[in-house]
Amino acid sequence: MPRAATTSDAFNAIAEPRRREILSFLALEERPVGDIAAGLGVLQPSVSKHLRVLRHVGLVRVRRDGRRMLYRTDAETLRPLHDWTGQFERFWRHQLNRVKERAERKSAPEPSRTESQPREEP
Amino acid sequence: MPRAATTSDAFNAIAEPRRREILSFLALEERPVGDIAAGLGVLQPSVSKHLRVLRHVGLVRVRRDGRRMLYRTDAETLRPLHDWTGQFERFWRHQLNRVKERAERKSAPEPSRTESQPREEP
DNA sequence: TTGACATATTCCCATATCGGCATCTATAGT
DNA sequence: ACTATAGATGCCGATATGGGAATATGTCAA
Repeated sequence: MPRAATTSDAFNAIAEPRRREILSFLALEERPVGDIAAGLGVLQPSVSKHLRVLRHVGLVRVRRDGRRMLYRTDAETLRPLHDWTGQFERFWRHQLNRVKERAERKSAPEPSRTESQPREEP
Repeated sequence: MPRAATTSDAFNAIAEPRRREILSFLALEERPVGDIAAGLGVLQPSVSKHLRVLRHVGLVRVRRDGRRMLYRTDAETLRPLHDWTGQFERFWRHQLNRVKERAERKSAPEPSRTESQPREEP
């Protein structure tokens, strides 16, 4: 089974950096595709494809204006992501303290090296 | 160019639902791999692979205890994601109001259908 | 109708992915 | 040394991806 589709949910959709840029670009006001391409320095077809994904998961809304398509970010869809990461807020608060303590103990004698850390890709 | 690697950053790492479950499971206390597999109903090799990804991007920390490996979530790494989505908080607040207004206008006369919505995969 | 402009779609391709299964490594206990 | 247990890694295969270039669709204007 391959990776879940980018269009499967907002988590997968925003995994792509370019799509995050687009969302920020469209947060303040609606803009036509051409402006996005020019503003971010991306080819137009690429922008259209990213917008297709974002639209599919509800992260942007479209409106037609003559021959232009005006896109804008639908921030509401980002709420669940914010909430999910927010679950861990109390934990990173605690961990910050631990890091502090660890740093303060830096001037201590010999740390007891009874437990080793596994190496990361040698 | 294919999709960015799951190990490229936290955004890509948490795109996988199973990995999100693992992070929640390891948020409160450190646990050995076997407990994770049993607790989430996933085969052990699959868990090990997910943990490898999570470790790579710094979302979990490991510690050896005899022949077991004790993993726990490093919530600090989720902070950037929370902050990024948080940028849009003021926008979804505004949009909630618009949705309200739109719902209230439901009982209005004929909406001027000068602009049509593009259809989503017919 | 014809032409110009804005956006969407299609085709091609190298690649990372996830699950399942088998196997390898490492530590513990006897 | 041998066995059991915990975990990591390797191999396989089907598939969606993103960029680039070309092309298609759609709308306005004269």
